[in-house]
Order: sequence, then C-alpha cells, then structure tokens
Amino acid sequence: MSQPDSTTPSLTKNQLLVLEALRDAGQATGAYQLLEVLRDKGFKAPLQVYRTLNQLADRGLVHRIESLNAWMACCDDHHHGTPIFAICNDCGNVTEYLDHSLTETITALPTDTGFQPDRSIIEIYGQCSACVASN
Amino acid sequence: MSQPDSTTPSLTKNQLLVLEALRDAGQATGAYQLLEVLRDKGFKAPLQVYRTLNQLADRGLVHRIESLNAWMACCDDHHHGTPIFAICNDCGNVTEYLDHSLTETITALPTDTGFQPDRSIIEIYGQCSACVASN
DNA sequence: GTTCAAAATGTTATATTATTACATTTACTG
DNA sequence: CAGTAAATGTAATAATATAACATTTTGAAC
Repeated sequence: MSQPDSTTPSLTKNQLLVLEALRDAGQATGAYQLLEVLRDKGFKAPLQVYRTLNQLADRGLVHRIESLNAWMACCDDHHHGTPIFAICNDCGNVTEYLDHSLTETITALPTDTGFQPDRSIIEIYGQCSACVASN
Repeated sequence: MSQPDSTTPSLTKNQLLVLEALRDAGQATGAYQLLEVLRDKGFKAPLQVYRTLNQLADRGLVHRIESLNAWMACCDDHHHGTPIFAICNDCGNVTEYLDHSLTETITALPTDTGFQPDRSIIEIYGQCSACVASN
C-alpha cells in the first residue's frame, strides 16, 4: 500500500483517499462534504478529514480557500508558490492560477515597512467567463 | 441620536458601538470577543454583532480578515478599494495597506481568461519589523 | 528481525464561528 | 401620519474546527 509514485510519493492511505475525493470533486469542497463522501471508505469523524487535509496542504497538494472555508486539489501536482484563486460570484466555480511575478510584486509591498513576507492568500471574486457570456 | 458626521454619516446606534469597539481594540477582533465587550452596552446575542459588522463592511468602514475569522476597522475612514493585510506570524499584529496599483495588477490577472474581477482578498503572512528586530 | 521514536490514525467530546426564523421597533418617504 | 424599508431583539440551531487521549503503523538504527 501507499506505493511510491512519481508525482505523489509515499502518501498514506487516508491522504490518498482525501486527495482522490478532492480531485473527483473538481471544485472547492468543504471538510464535512468530504467526510460524507469518505464515509464509504471508513471515515467516521471530522478530525480524520481535517488532519489529512492539513497534511496534504503542508505538502502543497491541496489548498485551503480561506474565504470559502473550503479545500481544493492543487492544479499543479507539486507546487509550493502562492496560488491565486478566481471565484465566480454566480456559479461558485473556483480556478487556481500560479503567477510568479505577481506573487513577487505582492510580497514585495509590505517589505518597504520592514515586514518580511512568508506566504500569502489571494482570492479574487468576480464573474467567470461562462457566466459573463450567459448574461 | 446617530448624528450625521463628516466621516461617518448617519450610523445607527449599534453601528457606532461596534465601530468604536473595533477602533478601541486597534486590532483584528473576533465577533464573539466584540460581543463580550459590548454586553455592557446592551448587546446580548451574536447576531447583533454579525449583522452590524456586515452593515459596516458594506459601507467600507470595517474589513473582515478571512484567514483569521476576525474584523478590523478600516485604516482610512472611507475607502472602498482593496485592502491588503500584513499579518505577523509571531505577534499576530495586523496592518492594513492600501495600494491602488497593486490592486489593479492583481485584478488584471484573471481578466486574460475572461474572468471579470469584482473584489479581492489579499492577506500576507510573515514577520513584522518589530518581531524581526527582537530576534 | 527487534527495538525505538515519530508519524499517522481512531474516537469522543467540545469549542468556535455563523446563520435561520420570527417577532418587534425605529426611521424614512410620500 | 400612514406605509414601507431598515434595523433590532431574541432564541434556537447550523456549520466549521479543535482538544484530548488511546492505539496503531511506519521507518530508521541497531
């Protein structure tokens, strides 16, 4: 079990289950929603989900969307930079972007004041192209 | 009551109380913390606080810090742009910045994909200058 | 392979944050 | 001053997250 694999080495059973559930969802998903999905696989308590999500987030395999209290599989399998999320006001769809130069611009800002940035949270609300089109 | 005032016209009694409590706190503060402070003034239930915070946020007088589940008085009395928060990992201090050009850069990003940005959330974690100094 | 320590897991209970529902009062408009 | 929208009061409950503690699994060192 937990066979090493080029993209996600040595994930535990629970980690694989949660990651798969999130990828299947294909969208930002709440911890309790994941719990419901994973009951079939033997999950019984919220903490099982939260613990595993935090482990996966530490590895950069999933991200927490702070403003939604939800979680999403990373678009990029193995990324530790700052993800940027675009969230549609109408359909709720969340899209992850990775933009290195923007990340640098943002974290550079408070540096002027002596603040040493570490990680940042960027969540942009608006209307996705599909919802703009269907107006 | 609720006398018009050049900076904060026609705030209701509850709005004035919550805004004052937040300004007194001088920091990001949770809704239930505010409730405790405001019990003296007659507040009895969480909803009184949440409702008022949302009213004030609609006016741009307070901001919600998503990653902290907390609220802060706006640094600028009457601003509707995108606030940027720098949050210290060590002391918890939160500082608000307003940077118009950065806001434009950020919201411009997903536009390439047809996404129409509306508002955005930017929260930067790191070490504040005071905590860097006292290392 | 046995021992040890670290990490992961299972489980119950509980803490924290936020909203629904509905009755009442206040404030503004015509 | 009647009518309506906004704000308020209050109780109950929903949704999200963690503490505490026992047990098991994993991986490295010997």
